[in-house]
Amino acid sequence: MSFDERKKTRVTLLDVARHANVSRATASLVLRKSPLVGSETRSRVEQAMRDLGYVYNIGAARLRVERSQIIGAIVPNLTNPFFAELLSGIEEVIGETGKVVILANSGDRVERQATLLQRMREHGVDGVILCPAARTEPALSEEIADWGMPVVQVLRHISFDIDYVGADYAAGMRQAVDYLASLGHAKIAFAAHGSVQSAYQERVDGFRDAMLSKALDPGILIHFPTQLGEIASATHLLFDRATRPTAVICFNHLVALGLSAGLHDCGLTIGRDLSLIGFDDVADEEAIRPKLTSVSTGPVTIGEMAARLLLERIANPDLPPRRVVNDTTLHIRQSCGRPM
Amino acid sequence: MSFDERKKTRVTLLDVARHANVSRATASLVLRKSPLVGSETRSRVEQAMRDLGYVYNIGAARLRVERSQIIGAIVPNLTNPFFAELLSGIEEVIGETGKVVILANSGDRVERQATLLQRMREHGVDGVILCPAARTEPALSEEIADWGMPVVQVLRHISFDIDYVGADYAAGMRQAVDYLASLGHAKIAFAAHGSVQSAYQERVDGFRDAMLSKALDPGILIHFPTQLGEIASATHLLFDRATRPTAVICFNHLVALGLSAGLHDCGLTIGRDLSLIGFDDVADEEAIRPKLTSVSTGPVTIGEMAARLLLERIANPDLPPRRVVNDTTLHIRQSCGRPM
DNA sequence: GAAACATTTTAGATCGATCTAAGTAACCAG
DNA sequence: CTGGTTACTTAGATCGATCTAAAATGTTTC
Repeated sequence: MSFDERKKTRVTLLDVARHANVSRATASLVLRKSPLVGSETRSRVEQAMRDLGYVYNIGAARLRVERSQIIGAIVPNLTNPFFAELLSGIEEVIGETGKVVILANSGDRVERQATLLQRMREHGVDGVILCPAARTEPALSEEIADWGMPVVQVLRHISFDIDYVGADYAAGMRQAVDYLASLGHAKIAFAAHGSVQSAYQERVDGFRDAMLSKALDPGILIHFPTQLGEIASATHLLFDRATRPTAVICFNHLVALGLSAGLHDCGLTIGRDLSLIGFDDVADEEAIRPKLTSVSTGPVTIGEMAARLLLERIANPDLPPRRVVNDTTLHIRQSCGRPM
Repeated sequence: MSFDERKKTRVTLLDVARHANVSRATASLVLRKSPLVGSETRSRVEQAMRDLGYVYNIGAARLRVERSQIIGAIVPNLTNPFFAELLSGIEEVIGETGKVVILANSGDRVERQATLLQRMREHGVDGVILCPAARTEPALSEEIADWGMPVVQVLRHISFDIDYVGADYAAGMRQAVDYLASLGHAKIAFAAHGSVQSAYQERVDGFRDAMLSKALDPGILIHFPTQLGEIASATHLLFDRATRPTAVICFNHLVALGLSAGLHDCGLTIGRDLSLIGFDDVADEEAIRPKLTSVSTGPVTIGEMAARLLLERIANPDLPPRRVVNDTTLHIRQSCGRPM
């Protein structure tokens, strides 16, 4: 394995074959661990690979065989720890199978999402895990079907024709509302945030249904700004209404963090002056004091499940579309008390 | 563009060429926007591409041309928001150039990192942004040189022969120590955490040097557990020593979050009973109360700079190795006061 | 010793683009 | 009308693997 040998041009399977005195075809069989080749030949070829510092060229192989070993993942926002945990679950499962994940950030914008999907098609990905940008047209699902590209939707969905993995947001809302109601709360606000998409809608609807089923007023819905810093300073929005809520359910962990800080700034004690329930329960919420009672949706698990579903879909493209809805759990900590 | 036409086999450049009555070569020229082809021909070919729903096959092109348009990124931990922000910066810059990022998580383990590097070589990445796992052998840099693979180290470094982008941890420590000293603190602890690697060492050394240059005792170094939840409950470690610190500088934002919660649990008021300075300053720190005074290292910026450096390195492999060290800034908020 | 069979090995076509070197057509100057 | 130029266009080799169909080799059976 002289310097020149490796530097001049890439070591190819043909080089290996020559070095081991076999044909390119045989070397290829060794590479793919075929039982056809004799054990003596096999070890000779393997030795040659080591001697020459051979590196398998997946790209070349893919040209022949329809499998790129690449999976795409498109999320609307990378800096949101919730999506980071999701990705971590995806990468974990995909990585175990020897495949590789292409990461892309749509910025929650439909045009950028279209560009990214196109780019992934050009790279010949085996499939894509997509958290659709807000305001994605349902027609996208037909395009995807036309392309014949295996896709799994996560967290948000635009179509029932495509596999979907998410959490049972409605059940989560019910858990939160029931718990607050059991403490005696009647004036419960929902602190929303972000763009309108299916997950948003499901949470809002879930909140309304849960409130109605307890015969409570579901009308206190307040929309907070996007940036974490701005949420805290917009806390007063909670108190600008005729009916002042005694408890607040947050849309996600960002709102929970923001309000937790904002309420502190207002001089209010969470759990006494106002009860607060978070949603999503990412790791950082551990650090909030008082500890936040929160509905956990398990982003890492959802990522893992989405990855597994995609692998199954790739293996068997003719399966009917499936929906996997992860259970939510209410973690009761310290941020809720009886109304004053 | 009948259903069959697209479904049966992939539409290839040859199909496009035939449909537009030109040769494959001409179609290829159109694809690459060569000025050689006549405008009438060009638009005919472009129309044909649209008619047939042609998708460029980067994989096939790569076989001929030495450019995969794929960049690798290897980080030790995806769920840490610090790395998520780093990735976001990387993806942003790489994405703008039309390239794509392969994401991988080494789990801070050397063997896994080796597997991932190998996998990326097989995928023919144009280059890799690597945050080396703890205890990576410096010899890895020679292997990388042998491979001829463009690599940029981020945040941590194992060799001076490879480009590096990081933050000026030592200066950050100096800013923190100087500030605390100016408030009158003398007994300042350093709350460390995580695996030992270059960034760890630089922070610890930076702390020591800064303390010594103020003629203060640099010996109060306390190591905290890895998990966020465990950090809070290990807060007492701060007070187990003969000399009780009046201020604490945290290794990173995780320690800052953990201690912030832990001190609250101990019934101590941050900024009055004990001063706390964070490090890294990721977005979530906005939500801590009292607001955390913190040294910002700018992970998004570092990611962007690393991506740009890698692109330059790819364009010009013979450049001498470079080191880019981002300035840190001390954001003074509310978590520090005069010692009691 | 030939036929039948199992076990290995291989030549050559193939995937879908790019690149080289050569070809064609149109135009202009002399 | 010839030779030179410019402006396009193209045939065919090539990148590095896989796959098919066939060949070579070894083994057993009658």
